[in-house]
Amino acid sequence: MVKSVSSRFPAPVRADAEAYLAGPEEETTDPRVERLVNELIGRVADKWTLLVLEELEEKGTMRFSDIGRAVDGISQKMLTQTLRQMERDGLLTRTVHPVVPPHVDYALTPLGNSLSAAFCGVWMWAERHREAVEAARAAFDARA
Amino acid sequence: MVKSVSSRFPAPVRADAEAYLAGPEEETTDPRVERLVNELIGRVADKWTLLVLEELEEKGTMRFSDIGRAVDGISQKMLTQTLRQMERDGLLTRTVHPVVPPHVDYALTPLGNSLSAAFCGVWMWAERHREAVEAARAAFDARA
DNA sequence: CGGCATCCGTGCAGATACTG
DNA sequence: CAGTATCTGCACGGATGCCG
Repeated sequence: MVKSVSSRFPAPVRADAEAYLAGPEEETTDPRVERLVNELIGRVADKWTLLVLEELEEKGTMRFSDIGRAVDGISQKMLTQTLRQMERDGLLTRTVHPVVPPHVDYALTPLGNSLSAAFCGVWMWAERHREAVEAARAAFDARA
Repeated sequence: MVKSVSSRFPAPVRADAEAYLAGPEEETTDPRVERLVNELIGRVADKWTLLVLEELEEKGTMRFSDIGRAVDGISQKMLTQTLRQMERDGLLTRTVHPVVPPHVDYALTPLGNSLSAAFCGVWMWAERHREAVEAARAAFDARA
């Protein structure tokens, strides 16, 4: 997701440069853990992932095309990709019923449910402050 | 951010097709509001936005290049872009001190702080379940 | 110092077609 | 139905150079 081998900002005073060699369990400041957490957030805060997550949370179990119809604007390709990633991350289970025509069910795991719960605050924020953000945008655009 | 004019999934049974004409304040199901909220989440759940948000939350006020140094891997271009968007959305204030060399301070607004708080649950989730996700990935990859 | 303008590569995502 | 495979483009993001 991130290259970060590139010419980023100079870091002349990297005080915690080798701090991770000393403290083995300083969770919040260990740069390696921080990077992993950042990466995980970036992965999981993906737009389609969020929408699929919410849809499954409220509907329980859904078929492939049900999700595709419920999530506005997603393509089959992105849906497949998103579902695979989420399955890989342990967020949902994929159950194939060997019948014709094929029938595949998706459902959240407890881990997926917990993530959904964690995002609850963000959804509430978005709903509560939607108008404030729109107003801020209008004001900003008016100045420019 | 989303085209969505494209050939998405067919929606043969769109029961709530004109529901938004009837109920004026059915917040949770109004498709227009839902779209706006989704768009807002997509905007705000951006990777760089999240990282800048966290950095400003913990440091208070920061200068342009301070943020650039604190956020690992971000380029000047992306930083400028992210900061502009956040300013436009009312998440932070940009204060230019007219001295030479230029001095520009960035700080979160109350709205920005509230967003940061809303994401708190997600950060905690990521820290708490990081290992579970890694284990799930390993298991998934082993099967394939 | 804190940008903005420009060029440019590539990776993501859409469209389309095909299959078990 | 639930995918895979392939082609394509274009937008995102990196690198560089210049300016107030």
